[in-house]
Amino acid sequence: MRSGSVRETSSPRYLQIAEDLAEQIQKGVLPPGQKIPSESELMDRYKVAPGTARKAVAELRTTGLIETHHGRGSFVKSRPPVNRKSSDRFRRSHRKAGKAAYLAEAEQAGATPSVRVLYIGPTEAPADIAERLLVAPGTQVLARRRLYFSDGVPTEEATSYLPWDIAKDIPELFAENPGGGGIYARLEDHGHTLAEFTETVRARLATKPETTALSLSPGAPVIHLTRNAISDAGRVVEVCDTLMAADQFVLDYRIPASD
Amino acid sequence: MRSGSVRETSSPRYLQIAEDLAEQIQKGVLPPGQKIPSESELMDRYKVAPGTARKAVAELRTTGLIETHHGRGSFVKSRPPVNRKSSDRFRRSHRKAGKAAYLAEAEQAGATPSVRVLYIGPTEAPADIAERLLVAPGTQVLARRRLYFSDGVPTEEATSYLPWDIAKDIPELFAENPGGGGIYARLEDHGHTLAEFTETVRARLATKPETTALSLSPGAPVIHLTRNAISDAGRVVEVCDTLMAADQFVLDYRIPASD
DNA sequence: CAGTGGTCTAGACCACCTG
DNA sequence: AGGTGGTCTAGACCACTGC
Repeated sequence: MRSGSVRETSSPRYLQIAEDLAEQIQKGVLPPGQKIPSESELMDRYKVAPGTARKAVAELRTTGLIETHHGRGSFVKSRPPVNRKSSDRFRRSHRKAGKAAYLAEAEQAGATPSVRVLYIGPTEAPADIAERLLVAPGTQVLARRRLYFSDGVPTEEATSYLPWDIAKDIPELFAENPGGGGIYARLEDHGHTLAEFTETVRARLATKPETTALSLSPGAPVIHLTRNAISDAGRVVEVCDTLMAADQFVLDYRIPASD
Repeated sequence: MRSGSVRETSSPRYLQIAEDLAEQIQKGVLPPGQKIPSESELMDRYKVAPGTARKAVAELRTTGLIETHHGRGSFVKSRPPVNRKSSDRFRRSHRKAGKAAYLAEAEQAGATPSVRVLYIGPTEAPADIAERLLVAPGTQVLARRRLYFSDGVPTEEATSYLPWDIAKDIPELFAENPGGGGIYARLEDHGHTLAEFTETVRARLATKPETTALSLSPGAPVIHLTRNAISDAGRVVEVCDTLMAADQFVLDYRIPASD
């Protein structure tokens, strides 16, 4: 029937509705946790057919503004605190002060951080990690896999890989808590002075297992960060593979303009 | 009507259809670039209503297996070449050699790069940009908005913002092509020697307008990068806001471990 | 049980692309 | 002009949730 709608604006009706609701969320009219109008209510209010109301809600869902529960309704998502990962979190002065990077950063975001160690022990290096560590694929390395929480919700899964010949001499690396300054401080204690780090950043959608590990909604984006720690001898002494819920992190980098 | 369908499997019909097609793509029955059956053909083949066929296609699209072009059809995606953004693309020596960063990087990825200028001219600074430029929101600044293509497909939209008092004296900044070494070289020509850059990286799902601008499928992830260029006088002389298709970029950074 | 979202039907018209 | 996807209507029934 296409109705008698005047069609002043060229934008699709379902997007107009979505935008209208998004505005109410932005302005706080619909605060976090609040239930948004049901689909039938939207049909009445905007005088549209069921399918149109549904598409409006679906749009808000992919935008990440709401989450939907079958049989209950759709609810405004609460903004998670943003964790910043600044590039100077690896400054030696921080390590000497005994700071653990993730603790400081999470607290700065106003969240209560916690960690759970998932595994510490020998592993066969996956192909991409082996390549970075300059060892043959399948070589035994030390893996340290941790899950980080912010206010109790999992936000980040990180796995550190270290060459076995380096790790075997540093008993702290096998402990759940490697001590003040983290594993980088322990590496430096044992003569592996760090010269620089390289980080590789990718973003993509979470896989099925990743959505469960980080308790994400399907289709949620993640940031995949891989870091090499390089000693002054030029050796890659650690590779850290990190998966983050994209909506909870901002990465900051400083780049000198010098030649 | 719900028809006399037997409903042996509990999975929704539209997902069964999507999975069926996905399997054909995986097996190579539908090779990259191949047009998948039209929606009306799917209706006939699977005996479903239009809406159901549509949802099946939509599912494949969010999975990233196909891309859809209005009026033409849906096509199996081919894996795009990856563009790396390395942190030393801003080295002064590169500027002096007259290299444009995006050209060099795209070519390295084995792709043919191109640019389209969308707008160059005065703009009122958006709030977040104004904050970075240390000017009042709504202040007039120079905006340079470009769309970058890799092998003809849009991959990146970038907008540079420059304070008007700086830009007004540099006529090249108002030209589509600012000359060898880009706008950073022109800034240095005019006494604004660059000391460092800071980059902020976020990842999220594309909004509807962004999906059309970069011709992405809805639900596709994007990398949002904001860069401040800081002169040796300590002033932010440019802010560049970049939106990238996440599946086409890898960001590399070097971080010194020094104190 | 009533209310909610999830799936599906069977049409209609519009907007875009290609020949 | 004919085919394609994009939007929309107006219903139906199913599945999950909470009272």
